Amino acid sequence: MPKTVTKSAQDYLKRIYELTEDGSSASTNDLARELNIKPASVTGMIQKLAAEKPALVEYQKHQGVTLTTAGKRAALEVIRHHRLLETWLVQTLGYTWDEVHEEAERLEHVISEDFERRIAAALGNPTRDPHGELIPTADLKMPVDDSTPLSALRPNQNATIQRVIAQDPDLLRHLDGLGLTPGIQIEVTEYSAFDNNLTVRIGKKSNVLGLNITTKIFVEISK
Amino acid sequence: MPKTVTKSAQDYLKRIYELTEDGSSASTNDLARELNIKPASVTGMIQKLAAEKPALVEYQKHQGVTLTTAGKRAALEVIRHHRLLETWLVQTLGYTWDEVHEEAERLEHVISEDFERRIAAALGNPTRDPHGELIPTADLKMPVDDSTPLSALRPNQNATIQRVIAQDPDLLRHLDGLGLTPGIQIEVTEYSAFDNNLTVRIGKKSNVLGLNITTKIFVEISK
DNA sequence: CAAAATATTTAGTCTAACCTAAAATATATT
DNA sequence: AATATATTTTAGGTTAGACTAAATATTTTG
Repeated sequence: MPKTVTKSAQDYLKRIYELTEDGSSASTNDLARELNIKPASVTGMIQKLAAEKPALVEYQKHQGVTLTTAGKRAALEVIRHHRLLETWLVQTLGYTWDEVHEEAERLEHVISEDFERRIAAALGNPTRDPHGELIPTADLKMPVDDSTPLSALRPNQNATIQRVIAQDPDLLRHLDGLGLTPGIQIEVTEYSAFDNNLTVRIGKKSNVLGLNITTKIFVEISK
Repeated sequence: MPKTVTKSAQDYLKRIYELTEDGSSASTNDLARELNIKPASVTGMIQKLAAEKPALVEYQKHQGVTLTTAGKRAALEVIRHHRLLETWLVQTLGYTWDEVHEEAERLEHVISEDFERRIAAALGNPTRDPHGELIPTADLKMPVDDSTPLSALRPNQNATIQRVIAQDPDLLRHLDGLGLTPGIQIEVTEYSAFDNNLTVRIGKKSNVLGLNITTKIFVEISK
């Protein structure tokens, strides 16, 4: 039976997961920034996580950390909670996608596995949250996402928005205002090589989007 | 603005509220028992709560504690959270009344006021939780409960069950099996002065109930 | 490639909340 | 009223997780 992982430890593991999704290791400083904690404190916690048995992270001084199998499981558990909660807050309590993050951030640490199963079932075992992020499966596997950044599209390509990587409520409301939400069909009509702006048609409206936005929106290209 | 009240402090305040509802003060030992904490630890926390500004409890050495106005507000806030959560877990996620307590016990400390408002509204601002306990109002007043213990009824009295005071899941399932749940109509048909047993008709069935049960069920007597 | 800049770790503090053991104070009994 | 018992408090210790300041690695750059 796995040790009790504290709320703080869960937060660390979740961030480490995110920072190492690309295969790299997570540095002390990066973690400190993401967690709003001083680097010295991060070192302390990392050492504790590495000393657990089974170890939750792999750690060599000055080399950054990666997750062990046990650590990854714990991280995916929290991420599954978070994304199911966001989905459920939006669908059953009328939250908007810019309002759910904080609430889910607190709830994710305290809900039971029973609660998790109940909301998953009530939602029909969704695979993506309101931002289009993939929800780890009940057996804690992260599905593979084969979506493409919108910034890679060129004129005459059609696509469906899969996910939007952003937490900032202002940005989220802005994107919602433009109709740039998961599930929406778009078409790229123009591309400017100088500033990498794309003109994107959403329904009957068109908008010029900069890299700031087009790198945060991931799409599935229509055949 | 009120100070941040920690989860532990919230638990203390909630218990103190319950132990002092009858107007008495709560003793260190009683609190320790209710909270599954050693008496010495309780003294420490009480002193801290009394030293807050504004003070959350009134405390004189060896005299037990009572809640201040600020402390009572904080307690009612937590109790409102708890009872709304129980109601909502039962109504929207299919929990039974014997399953909700623990889950609500953890969630009550982390939900936002926004979340509270949303579930209250979604439930139609209920006044009682699944056990029939009164839910403090949004402005943190505890409604008056004028119900009578079932043990006080005598043959030929009819009544409606208002609330059932119990957390033990086994007992709750037992009562549910007997049909003794809030809202149900009952009639007392027999009384035994020796053991204080009551025979109670629920629909077409009758059961003999001892004091252990009849003092935990509160009813409104039909005119 | 050495100096400067940056990143990381160590060492020592702090707070919250618990614990045990012992001392102090209340209450109850004779 | 004196003693016994029960309750409560004090004193000192532990763990988790944060902090600051100082020391040490590592990386970047002139």
